[in-house]
Amino acid sequence: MLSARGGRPHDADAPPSSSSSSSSPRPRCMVDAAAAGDSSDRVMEWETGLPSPCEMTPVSHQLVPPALAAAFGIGALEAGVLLPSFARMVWTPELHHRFVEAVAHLGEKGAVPKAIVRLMNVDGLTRENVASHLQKYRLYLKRTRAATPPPPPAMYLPCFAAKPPPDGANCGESPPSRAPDAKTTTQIG
DNA sequence: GTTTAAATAT
DNA sequence: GATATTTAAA
Repeated sequence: MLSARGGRPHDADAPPSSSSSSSSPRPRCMVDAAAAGDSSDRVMEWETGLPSPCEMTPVSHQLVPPALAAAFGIGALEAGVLLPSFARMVWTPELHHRFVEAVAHLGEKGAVPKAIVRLMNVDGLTRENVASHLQKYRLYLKRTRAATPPPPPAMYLPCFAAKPPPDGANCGESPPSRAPDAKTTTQIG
């Protein structure tokens, strides 16, 4: 017997078993039309290369593990079936992967909760769910980037900072070396 | 007591 | 929509 709230995936006894999904012929995809004809302003950009929501692996049923669903008498999770309000969702690796892909396709500018939710096309996934996960994900990215400081573009650096020219070619800018008149040769007669 | 993950409030 | 705070679990 598993507890509702304590149902952390720590002891996840039911990882995404493909055995039960063998006979799950994805009902259909109604988001296709929504994504295509709704807002073609920015949507078209990421559509290229994207497998299209229909082809993506159906993760809708992963929101509630089979064992948990059985515990609460929830039968086959068809579209429209949400999680029990008292169970908090679990970001499975599959869900997170889809989340990351959505963010990647949307880009830094378009990766906002509303767009991500729509692109992920996961039944029952709310904007708040994604917003919370997005916050955590951004913190993760910040930490990751901090660990590996991106080298600044060498083209923007002064020539003396890049590397010593092999043939002594001058790039136009003068290095901060002392002025040539350092010795102030007073060549007086 | 600390850290992590998701929800919730601002 | 972004960020801060809170809650719950490990």
